[in-house]
Amino acid sequence: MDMSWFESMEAKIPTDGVRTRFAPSPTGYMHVGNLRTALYTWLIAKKSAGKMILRIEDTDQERFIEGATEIIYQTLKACGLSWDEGPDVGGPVGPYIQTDRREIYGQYAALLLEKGGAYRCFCTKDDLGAAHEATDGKSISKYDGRCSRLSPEEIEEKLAAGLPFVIRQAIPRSGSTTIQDAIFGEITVENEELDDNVLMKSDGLPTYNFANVIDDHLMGITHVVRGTEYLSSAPKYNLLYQAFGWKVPTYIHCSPVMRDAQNKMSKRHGDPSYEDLIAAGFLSEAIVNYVALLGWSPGGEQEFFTLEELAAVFDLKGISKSPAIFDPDKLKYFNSVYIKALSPEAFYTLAEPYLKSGIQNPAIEYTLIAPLVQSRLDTLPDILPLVDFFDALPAYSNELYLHKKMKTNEENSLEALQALLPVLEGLEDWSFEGIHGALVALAESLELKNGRIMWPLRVAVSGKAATPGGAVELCQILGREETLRRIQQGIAQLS
RNA sequence: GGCCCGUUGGUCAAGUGGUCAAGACGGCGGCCUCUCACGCCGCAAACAGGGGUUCGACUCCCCUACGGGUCACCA
Repeated sequence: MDMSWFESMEAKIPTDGVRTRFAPSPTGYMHVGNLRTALYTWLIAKKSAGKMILRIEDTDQERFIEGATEIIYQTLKACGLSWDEGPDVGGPVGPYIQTDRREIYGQYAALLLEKGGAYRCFCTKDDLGAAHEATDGKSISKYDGRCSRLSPEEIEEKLAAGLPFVIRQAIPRSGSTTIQDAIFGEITVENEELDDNVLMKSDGLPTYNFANVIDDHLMGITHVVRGTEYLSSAPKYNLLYQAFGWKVPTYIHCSPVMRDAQNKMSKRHGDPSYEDLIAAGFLSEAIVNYVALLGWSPGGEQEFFTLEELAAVFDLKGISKSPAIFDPDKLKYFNSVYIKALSPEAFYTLAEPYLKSGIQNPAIEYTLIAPLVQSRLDTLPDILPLVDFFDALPAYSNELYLHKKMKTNEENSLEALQALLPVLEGLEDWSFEGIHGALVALAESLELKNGRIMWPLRVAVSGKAATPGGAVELCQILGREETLRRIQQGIAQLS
């Protein structure tokens, strides 16, 4: 066999520093768990001034989804997770899309066949039923390796007959294999527990089991971050590395993100993907910050981090072994903190579309409302129910005028409204200061506490028990005409 | 079921043989305030169970229970 091809491949492998990789399948959306994997991958690279590689694992033709790769790019960019090499930006060890690498897998499969680390399997689907030996008298089975015992002549014959075949990994029949994981430590399994997995499918494309090893090696990956669903296959990957004589990368297997104690987060169960969360009004920064803390702890008491801060403090030791349940409440809290931290201008930009859709009345100044709602939101759409009364006074019960602490009731509220109406009617300066000054002066002249005036006014003008902003702000925003109209309606309703 | 892994308050979690077992979310209570919210203060709430080892176990070992992962020509 001509080895020059391999030698040139091997010669290209970068050997300088840390190289991590995020290798998603193009499914059309980003799981929260995927996002966390991408984040950790990025953080590890960033922390050690290494490189992050983006590789698209699209070897499952049946699951191919148009445009899915774009979503991966967009999501990563929106989260600030930049990559140094990938399908779009290229790099020294491309291509970075697995279906563009089929030649490579074929060559390496041939090499492995030659080394005795793999064998052709001609079993059909029907054969497989019989070829799976029951390991425990139950329906659990393992391929019995019958095709590994085919003689060279038999193989030639089947090949000549044009029979389709797959290539399976030849697992040693005895001994044990030990893997080293950065967070789970050393794990040893008996080789007889391992199945002779399919490495190359009959369509000529590799399975994940083969492609990940070839690609990680050829791309010079030093740290492999992935979910624990690959933990039990890792020994087989080690055997593959061993068969090729390659160095095994550092494994970092992360436990899944759960929706509850027994189920992983999943689209199927209606759990939100990253895209869903954005659509629901969550901020990218808040999601990333929260997700970073799902299954990882910085150790100290700080829990709000920028990406750069995360990169500085990130440490594999903080990754926990057990699954973490995604808590929507805590995400909301993180989001509310991020919203509150926004500059008034930045917040207004985000809030404007919601204010516009919630308030049709063109006379209303959105810019006056935004500061009133900024501290009261978990997510952006929460603005809507907060501001609907600006558009039209809702029908309300007179019971709203009754407030124990303010010492108001329907009677004295009516009196208050009747007293303040002429004051506002004659008011020149319809500013916050002007309105506030006039009302406070009125309360003082009547020897009443401010609340006796303010509460009835707020109710009359909003029809609500709770509003963003106080009575004065509401009057200011509604404008003189609408304010007076609503007060008159309140008086009528109480009379 | 076999194999692998895990188990600190409802949730995220700190903890690495000697602590009154952090902190955060959520819950509850209070303060502030022209409402509500924000903010601030406080309260309740946990080492799955049983055996060892040890002067001493959340920390080490074993068993049980519970949970997760895996057992595809999916990744």
